[in-house]
Amino acid sequence: MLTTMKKRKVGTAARKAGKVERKAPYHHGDLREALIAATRRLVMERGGENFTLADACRAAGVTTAAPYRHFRSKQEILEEIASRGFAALKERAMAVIAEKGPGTLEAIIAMGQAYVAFAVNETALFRLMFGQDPSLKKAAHVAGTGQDCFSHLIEQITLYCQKNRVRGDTLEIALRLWTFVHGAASLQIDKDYLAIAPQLDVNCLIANATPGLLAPVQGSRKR
Amino acid sequence: MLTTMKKRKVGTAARKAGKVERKAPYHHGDLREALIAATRRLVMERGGENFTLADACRAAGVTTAAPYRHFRSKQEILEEIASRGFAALKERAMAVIAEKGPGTLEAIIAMGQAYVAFAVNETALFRLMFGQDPSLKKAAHVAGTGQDCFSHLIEQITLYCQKNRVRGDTLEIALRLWTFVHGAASLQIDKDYLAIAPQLDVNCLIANATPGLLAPVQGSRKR
DNA sequence: ATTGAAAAGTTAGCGCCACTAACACTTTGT
DNA sequence: ACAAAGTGTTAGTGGCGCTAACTTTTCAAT
Repeated sequence: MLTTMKKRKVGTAARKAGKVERKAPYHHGDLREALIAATRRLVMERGGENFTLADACRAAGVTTAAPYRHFRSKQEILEEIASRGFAALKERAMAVIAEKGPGTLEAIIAMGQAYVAFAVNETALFRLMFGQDPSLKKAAHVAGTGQDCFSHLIEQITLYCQKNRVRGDTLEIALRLWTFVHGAASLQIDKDYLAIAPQLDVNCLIANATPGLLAPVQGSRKR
Repeated sequence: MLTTMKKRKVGTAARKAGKVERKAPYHHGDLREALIAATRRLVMERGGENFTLADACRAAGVTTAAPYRHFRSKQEILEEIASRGFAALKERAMAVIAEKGPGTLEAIIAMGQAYVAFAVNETALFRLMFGQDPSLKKAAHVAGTGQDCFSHLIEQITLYCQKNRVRGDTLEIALRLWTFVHGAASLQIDKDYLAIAPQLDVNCLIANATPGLLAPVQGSRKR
């Protein structure tokens, strides 16, 4: 869709259409967003490793020098996408919670399943968010959205613990659950390659394990 | 150590020393191993993303064309390292099991902690093994060692379940535990960037959560 | 020992990529 | 209307992965 449009001389037209927020588009319309969209698509298709900025430029119909008016480096585009990924993950998790009713066991389980579903459906994005490159996460922007995302997840679990009077350190229990869910997501997207118990359904795994994870902490010694 | 030695004219000497297995070294001594060692070191230092084959060549004291006598591509070197990583992970886990006594709860907990310790101590390697690039894991060699590693982990947990008469699907319980431990490892190496509950000790987290994860499966519906 | 084949290095070069500098066109604010 | 700022282009640099062709070293058979 975005890639089909050839150089628009618009700018003003787009502005009057009322869809403009950041400053104003000049030549291209909004090259910044177009590049992000193209990058996102390419990362989905070919993985974050094999993505080249030059390809995104071709998809957006500009030369390879153009992106540097909007991003400092190739990495900065990936950071933006990872950051939006965390935001999207948070939104989905929160939507599930709202649907099932905050503070219920169903909501907690469904949130975990949504987390895994996110990893499965948007694997390349999930890998970008939790993948190799630490410098990507070090970026203040990404770290901020990531922390925001996780603090909301943790918050929902602690809410459940309080409402249902689960004994023990609620933060530890919340972290336990999230740890388990994150592990399930990580292994799920690798199970094809590593041939991990393909006959077992992740959603059942999560649903069955969650009660045990909500058990009170015995020792609970911190650090 | 390996990098300090300049072109050895040896070959025959090395063979007589009785340390030769694969065919025989010719010019360099054993460029294949030297490149693997250099790559491993560079990946540890700079991460798998930023590693360049050219750097490994410089470290080994050969030109950038030399590696292609031993590897088909840059990727193939990384595959070898990932594969050895899985083997090392398995060995460490098995060593811990043997030390604590197979089939005991202590051994299971210690194995999980060793798993996380591996991820923390050899983060770049762990990231390479479970990182972004799926094509790396697709390689038969890597997938094989990976599967072997995990089947041993799972086996130890099922052994515990049988010895201690844990009710329920032992495979599911084993998978639960491994899922949790893998999640803990993954989050642990990202906690610095994402500021995840830094006050909580992972070893305690694992030790506290393990009993709850060994609870019997209720529904246990597969797929 | 000689010698031919195979192994394992070299040089030179291709195409691609990330990124930069200098320049040109467009839009905006005054 | 005009200067300034924004946003694109062309041209070029250096590095990388990889290949082809050549040279040197080692091995193995006579």
